[in-house]
Amino acid sequence: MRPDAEAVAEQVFVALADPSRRALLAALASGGPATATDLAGRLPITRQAIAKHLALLAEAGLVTAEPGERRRVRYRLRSDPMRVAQQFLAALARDWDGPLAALSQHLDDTAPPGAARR
Amino acid sequence: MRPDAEAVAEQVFVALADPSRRALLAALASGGPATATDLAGRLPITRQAIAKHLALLAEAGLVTAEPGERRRVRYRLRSDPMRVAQQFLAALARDWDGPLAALSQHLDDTAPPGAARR
DNA sequence: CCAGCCGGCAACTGATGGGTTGCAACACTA
DNA sequence: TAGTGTTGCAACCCATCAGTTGCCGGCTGG
Repeated sequence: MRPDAEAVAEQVFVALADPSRRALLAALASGGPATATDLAGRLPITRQAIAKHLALLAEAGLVTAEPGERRRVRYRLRSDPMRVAQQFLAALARDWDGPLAALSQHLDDTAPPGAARR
Repeated sequence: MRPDAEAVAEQVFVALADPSRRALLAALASGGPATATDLAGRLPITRQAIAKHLALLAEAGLVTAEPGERRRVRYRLRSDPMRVAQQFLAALARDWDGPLAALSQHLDDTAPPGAARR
């Protein structure tokens, strides 16, 4: 249930905008589910920084935290929000240079200077 | 020529992560090419703030600044980077829950607790 | 020629975020 | 029981960024 696909897309964009976070996701993708300490061994940042990123990613729904055996918490990738973001991107791009582009250029050509509101 | 699609995608993500920037793009999409002052009339922020956002968007290739007749600079949408970002997203998501997911779960299942090195 | 509008720097402030260190709590094991 | 390893929380720098105000230069029009 996503009443606001834009919100989901925004979180995905925010998440993917950071190189560390992308590296984190890449590590999870290539190495499978892992814990924060585990990931800290592969990335040049501390475990706490990773935990923060994981929290943000979990908030965005890109990863899920599943409690493991001992006390280790394992993080697994979730691709569902990615699809939402993809659709958002596609819809956006479609609007831009779709029929609107021609219309815009037409308006641009015919609109008198004073016609622009305000 | 994009030797690094990830860099383009990152800029797109950064650009789309900001609500003001999305509103800016939406205004451009619905109203056609416009100038910074024009856009300042439709958004609740000052012209200078808009100019900064436009500069960032231009840097990302999402808009192009074309000098108009008087001294007005018109900004037009460009959807090319969006496609790159889309492909980036698609490739990422494909890796996640592709064959790798099964492999990861397999490894996860068979690895004995003590087998974890260190 | 002067007034007005428009656009582009420049400087400043406030907030946000990435990253670090430190510490406390808990589980397992020798 | 002592020790080790792992997690979570909190406090704290530092950089960046969004947004503002102010000023100056250049067209345009009367």
